[in-house]
Amino acid sequence: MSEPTYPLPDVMAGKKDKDMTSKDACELLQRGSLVLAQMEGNGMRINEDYLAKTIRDVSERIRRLQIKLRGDDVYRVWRREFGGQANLGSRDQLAKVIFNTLEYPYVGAKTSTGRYRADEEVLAQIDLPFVRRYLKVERLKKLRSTYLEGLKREIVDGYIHPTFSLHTVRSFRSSADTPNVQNVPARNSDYAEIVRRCYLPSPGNVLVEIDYRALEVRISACYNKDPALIEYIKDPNKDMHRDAAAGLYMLSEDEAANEAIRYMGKNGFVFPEFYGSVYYQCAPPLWEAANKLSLSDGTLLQDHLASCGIIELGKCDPKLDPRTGTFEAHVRSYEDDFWNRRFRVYSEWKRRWFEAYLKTGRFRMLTGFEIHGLFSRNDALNYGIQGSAFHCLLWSLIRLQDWLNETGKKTKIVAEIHDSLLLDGPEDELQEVLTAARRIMTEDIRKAWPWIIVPLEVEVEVSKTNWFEKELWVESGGKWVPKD
DNA sequence: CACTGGAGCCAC
DNA sequence: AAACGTGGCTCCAGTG
Repeated sequence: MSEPTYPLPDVMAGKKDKDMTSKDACELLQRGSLVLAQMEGNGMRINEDYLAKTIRDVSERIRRLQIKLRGDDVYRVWRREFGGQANLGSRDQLAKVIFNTLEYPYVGAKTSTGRYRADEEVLAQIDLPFVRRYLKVERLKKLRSTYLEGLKREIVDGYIHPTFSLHTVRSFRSSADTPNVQNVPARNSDYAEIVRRCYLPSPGNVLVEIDYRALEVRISACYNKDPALIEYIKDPNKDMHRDAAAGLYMLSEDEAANEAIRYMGKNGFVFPEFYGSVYYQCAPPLWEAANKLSLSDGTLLQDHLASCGIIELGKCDPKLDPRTGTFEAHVRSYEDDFWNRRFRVYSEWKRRWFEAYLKTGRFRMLTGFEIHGLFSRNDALNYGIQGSAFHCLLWSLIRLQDWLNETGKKTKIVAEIHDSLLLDGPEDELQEVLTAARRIMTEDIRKAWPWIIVPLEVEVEVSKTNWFEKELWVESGGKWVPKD
């Protein structure tokens, strides 16, 4: 079936001298909608036999664990308290049993509605086999209901057809539903493997995922034009997450390059700070992690910090000034250095951007979206970056679909996850498709949108089997090959 | 019985 | 002043 060709709106052709406008934004959404609709029609192939077997296995595990739970003394107490109302699925009831009846100490704040928090973090502190088993069951139930049953429910002739929307998100990102394929467990979950094995390429095809590398950071640099940030982006030897970890934990660059330690620099400080978090919120998780992470010689990070004179976290109360010598005080001083010295241009941009928003009640994204309304400071600073980053992906989807149509390829775009796209296509088209996709995503887009003042990079993964078992591919001497 | 909001947890 | 940005899905608990 041949696809209709649409006239090329301004937004796709590029803006030379003038800024992008709302008209460009509208055209992007219109063209984007057509591509997303086509994606929905394409759908993603699902391994129904494996899915059915997995649901059976997980159900059996849940059943056995629940039998043990019902035989536990704690559940007898539970039954005594709640009688016929007793419900193993109620965390609220569990919390009352533990903290009221069994009188385990509850530390920290309650929820906004005055209930005990009963999440994994709180329950993990309770040293009872019943609670450990309870958490296991809850995780398995989430796995089964959301990711397995929720997937099965949407299968039609071996394919799911998730909906992608452009009208639901405040920052003008996209969203996905029925099922939401934008939150399928990935790296940080032990059931990424179980779920992702359900997603297949079509018969004879391969599955390809192409990610923009650090897209939001790059787009943020297009707004704030901070030379230090741009340098971090351009120089492959520089690494701001490693540097943050080094500063926060008082380590050398080499020590901070350790994967788990660098991870805390990135997800415990740099990203939260970029989203508007502050030192007294960052400090506690960083301190907790320091009690688990060790240097290569086996020294615990907290012991290392102690040897540098830091032996306690501090109160982390925004109303109190951190006491000298606490970890909290150290994180504050690193934060001060981070924003007022290292990224002072970024910092200055935030001040000016928010001031302009307060004056006018509006701001305009680099992609032309004119946004007005009542926003918090963090919202006003984040929406433009988050939205425009996604618009780069949307632009690329449109261009790639055009190219696939023009060249008569069989490869189909089947999903999009904010800064990445998923293809399902024959292996013999792979070389040409990867080359075109990378050109579109990193070169063509910069010609159309010259406001992108930093290089863009993509990461390519290919799988002949399923969405879990994918290999990193790189281009080498004009040919795409698996890395190593 | 339908609906709603909270809480929790998955993603980027 | 605000206090980590954006979503979707599931279950529970409460309401009318």
